Amino acid sequence: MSKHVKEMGVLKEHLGKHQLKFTRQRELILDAFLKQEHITAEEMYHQLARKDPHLGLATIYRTLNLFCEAGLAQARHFGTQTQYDNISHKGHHDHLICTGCGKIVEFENCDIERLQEEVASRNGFTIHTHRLELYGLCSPCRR
Amino acid sequence: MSKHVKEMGVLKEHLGKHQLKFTRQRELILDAFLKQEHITAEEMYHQLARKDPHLGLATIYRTLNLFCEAGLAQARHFGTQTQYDNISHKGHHDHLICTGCGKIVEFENCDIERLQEEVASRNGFTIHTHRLELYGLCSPCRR
DNA sequence: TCTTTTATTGAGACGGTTTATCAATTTCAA
DNA sequence: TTGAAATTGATAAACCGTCTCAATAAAAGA
Ligand SMILES: [Mn+2]
Ligand SMILES: [Mn+2]
Ligand SMILES: [Zn+2]
Ligand SMILES: [Zn+2]
Repeated sequence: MSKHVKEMGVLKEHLGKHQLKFTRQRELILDAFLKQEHITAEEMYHQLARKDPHLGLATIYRTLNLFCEAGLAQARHFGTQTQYDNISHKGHHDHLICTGCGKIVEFENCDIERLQEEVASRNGFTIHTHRLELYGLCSPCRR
Repeated sequence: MSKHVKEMGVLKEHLGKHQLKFTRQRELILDAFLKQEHITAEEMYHQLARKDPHLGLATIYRTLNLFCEAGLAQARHFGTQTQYDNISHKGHHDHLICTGCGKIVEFENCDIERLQEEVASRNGFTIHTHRLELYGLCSPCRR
């Protein structure tokens, strides 16, 4: 009956490897997190206040950061607040962001990634991560 | 005898167009800024403390933001603090950042830029700005 | 030049976001 | 079931950058 069995497994494996514990809060937060594409800690805090009014904001932050370490989430800095990006069932991707309505479109482009590697190696670098964000207007916002 | 005549002209033109005034502080900060490739407000604050111990941090922030509006600088968010990028004598560019030693290498790649446009138009977007940062290790840091 | 208007400055208060602290509680392996 | 160790929630603190406001400086006008 429980949802997100696979991701819950990923989390438990990470917990096991690092002597961390599986708690009611971590389960609750993961369930809520996986229903979203991108979410901030505050948004999650308000959203979960109904299910558990005692859940603290610090716990949300700690847990979302834990998900990042476990490879389920990735922190992004589109605006003023950190957005936690659900990457559990998709690989790496980049973003198109509409400065009009705030819409975020995810994309992947191997050609760009390949050219990035080229630039890096030409400069003697080995890339670990990168960030590519395209800001502009979506077609509804353009008129 | 004064340096940075051309950039000082760009600043004065911007000031004129916006009913702003040319001050001793703005001249001092521009001179210092143009000697750098990337600098934070705090760094500039400490650096200028010798020349003018009364110069306030708020003035530095205000002035660097003014340079951005005048097209002399561009704000970047590599790490925790905002880096002001000197773009007075170069056009748009992106960055390679070494997570080992903090070295920053600037680059331009038209092929990547073209592919970005392609991705955008395929999604109905018109791009205004973008941010591309490659994080990794430079060759000295790799061993 | 002298006067008047208007923008700027510096000091510090303030605001928003995230992390640190710590006593009480919960987890989990033995 | 016990006890060591991790976690939690409340809140303080850190951090970075902006705002406020009275004093000052710049530039436009007479
Ligand atoms: Mn995403
Ligand atoms: Mn640069
Ligand atoms: Zn839009
Ligand atoms: Zn390096």
